[in-house]
Amino acid sequence: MSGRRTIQRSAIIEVIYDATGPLRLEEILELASRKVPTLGIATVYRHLKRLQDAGEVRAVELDINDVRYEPTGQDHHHHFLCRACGDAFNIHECPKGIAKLALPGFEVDEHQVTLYGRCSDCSSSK
Amino acid sequence: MSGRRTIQRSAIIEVIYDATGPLRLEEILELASRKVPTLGIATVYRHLKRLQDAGEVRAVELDINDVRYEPTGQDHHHHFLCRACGDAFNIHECPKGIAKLALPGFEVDEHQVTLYGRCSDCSSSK
DNA sequence: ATAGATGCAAAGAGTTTGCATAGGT
DNA sequence: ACCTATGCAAACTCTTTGCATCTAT
Repeated sequence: MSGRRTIQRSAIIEVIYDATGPLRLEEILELASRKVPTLGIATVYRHLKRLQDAGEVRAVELDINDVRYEPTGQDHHHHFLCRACGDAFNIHECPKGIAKLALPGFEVDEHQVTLYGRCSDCSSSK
Repeated sequence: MSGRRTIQRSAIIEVIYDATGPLRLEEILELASRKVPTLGIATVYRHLKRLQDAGEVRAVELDINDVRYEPTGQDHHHHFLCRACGDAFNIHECPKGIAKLALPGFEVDEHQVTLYGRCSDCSSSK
């Protein structure tokens, strides 16, 4: 999982790790471009793929056509997607006993919970 | 908002309504093609879009690059995705008080729960 | 000095659209 | 008869890949 320490790679990784929730590819490109203006989109695609293959980053899809990337290594968490501003937030609580919802005979080894609505900023400024 | 009653339209609608869980576009094309062999993929795309715009069908994405379509009008439910065979199943139970997981100030008006694992067929035939 | 990383542009894959024709009303 | 729906192929969009160059080691 080495790879060379290029400024592009560092910029992309920093952006993903500094985020408070999962980011879209365009957001990663936009934010990392501030640090490395020549950054090309193919490089972002390539690093996201490498980071996923290395198990350091995971893709989550909170809505249709809305793939976002977040570091693995975070505590178990879920997501809130604001339908007004489009931002995604991490939720650190988890409903208990959720695996018991499965039908008999079904083995559950993972689950995902996503809440949709308006974030605090958007709900206060209607 | 009706539209003409063509055999293509009927076939597509039947396939979606007869399914026990949300279907992928290719599955809809494949199943509806048995009834209408000349069916073109563009027609499936067009009907899915129309049905969604009319609020009769909804798209759900249970995993990355895995858009599936299901009728609205079903009771509130969630999904189980089998990682072995790729089939999606509806879950009719729902964890209570899930909206309370949101941070203070966040308004929740919808939620989605997805379980991942092995369905009963796949877990018994390991 | 060498081999991996980058950026560009071309190639793929998936989805949408334009258009002539078929078919529902 | 009219006018929408269909199927094909072209156009788009998003993602991946090839290649010459650059750069970290």
